[in-house]
Parts: sequence; structure tokens; C-alpha cells
Amino acid sequence: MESKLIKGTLQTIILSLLEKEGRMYGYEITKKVRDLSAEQILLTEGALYPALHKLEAEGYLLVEKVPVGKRVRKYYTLSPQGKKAAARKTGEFEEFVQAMYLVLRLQPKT
Amino acid sequence: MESKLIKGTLQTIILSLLEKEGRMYGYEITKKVRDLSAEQILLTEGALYPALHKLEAEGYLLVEKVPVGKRVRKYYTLSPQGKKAAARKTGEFEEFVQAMYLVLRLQPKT
DNA sequence: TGTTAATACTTAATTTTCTTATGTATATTG
DNA sequence: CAATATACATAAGAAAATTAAGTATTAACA
Repeated sequence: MESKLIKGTLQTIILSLLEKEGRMYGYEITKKVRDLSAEQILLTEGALYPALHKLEAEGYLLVEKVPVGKRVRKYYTLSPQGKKAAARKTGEFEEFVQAMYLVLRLQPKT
Repeated sequence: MESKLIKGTLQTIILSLLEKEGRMYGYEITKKVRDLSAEQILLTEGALYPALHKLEAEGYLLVEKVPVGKRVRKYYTLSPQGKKAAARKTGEFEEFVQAMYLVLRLQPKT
């Protein structure tokens, strides 16, 4: 997968996943995205963790630290603003894709 | 249009347009994209012109300088490699969208 | 006829958002 | 017991955009 295209969609992915799954931790997100996309979209840790921190700082995510053995896992959930942002960003992505299909003159498919 | 999503798709847009239209100059590309996308995708000059120069430097575009009145207009066409790149990048975009729809659990629509 | 808008291209500074690399540490599996 | 997987963090650098400023011609309009 030509990963340049992922630019700008990482926040959308994170918010959407949390909306559907309810509660996830970072490492779990990378695996879920890889599985759902049939290995097409592979998130890197260097992109994911800073993105989670940013979404948290912006008030979209709530964090809960849960000890698992000797490690501490950070579970994220959507704040009320995060839920709105998830819906908004998903909608914007759909609009963008439709606009791109018009520009590229592609048949909307699958 | 939340323009962050455009990141990574500009080359695809340029190559695809030239594939369909044959021969275009920069300013014409911005107008065509705006029209085709119903004002949704608005290319900025600061992004477009450097992108054209880069595609040219990489051998994907051929340039022809045409005097129009006292100005010189730069018409771009696809080189043979550019045609291959247009097809490849359009295909990659479609694959990416399909992968995103799986991750976001969206119905492929319109 | 003079000002505004549109046409047409260029480039520099800055910002955003990634990749790559490195670091730390625990847990599982063969 | 070594390798792999789990789990998070962050710094350096690259890529690709935005914003802004510059130059200049042409068309529209009032």
C-alpha cells in the first residue's frame, strides 16, 4: 500500500475505530486496522502514539491507565466531543472520496 | 472541504487529469479540478506549481512553452512513464479507498 | 479610463504529518 | 534461553502541504 495516501486520515481512523469498538489501546488499534484492511493499512508506532496524544490533548479522547501484569496499558475512549469529531471526520472523508471520484472520473465501485 | 485529506493525492489528480485531457497548463488544472469537484477540491498555487515541477523533474511530464500574447504559458503532457504512473496511482488510490472503507466500516456508496 | 478581477507562473518560510530510528521493558513461545 | 510479540515513548528528519509575497498581463466594468 502506497502509504503516502494515509496522510490526513490517521485521526479519522482512530476516532472511527473507537466509535465502533468503544475502548481500545494503541497497540490494539494497529492490529485492528491491519486486520480490517487485510494488511493494506499498516500504522506505525511513530505516527500512532503522537496522534493519540494529540487527540487526547485536544479533548477528543479520554484515557484510562490499566495495569496489566507489570505493564500499564493505556485505554482510550471517545469524549462527547470525540464522538462528534468521529462522525464529522468520517463524513468529511466520504465527501472527499466522492469529490476525488468526480475528479478522477472513476466509477464508484465495490 | 477539509483539505488535510488532499495530502498525498495531488500527484494522482494531476496525472489523472492529464491522462484524460491530454494537454493542460497549471492554471487550467486548478479550474478543472474545482469544476469537476463542484468547488470541493481547491488546489493552491503554492502546492500545484511545485508539484508540476517535481513531476517534470521525475520524467512524468513533458513541457511545452507557448506564448499567449505577451505571456508564456506552460503546457504539460504525460510522458510514457507518466502514463504508467497515472494508471498506477489511480489504482493505488482506489485500493486505498477500499481499505479505508473496510476500516471505517462504511458502505461503498454513490 | 482607471480600478478591480482574472489570468499565469514562481518561490520562500513555515507548518503539519508522516517515516525512520532508537530506547525501554515485559510476556510468550518454541 | 533466544526470538518474537506486546506496549509505550520520543527525537530527528523528510515529504508535502499552507500561507504569503512577488511579478506581470489581460479582461471587465463602471
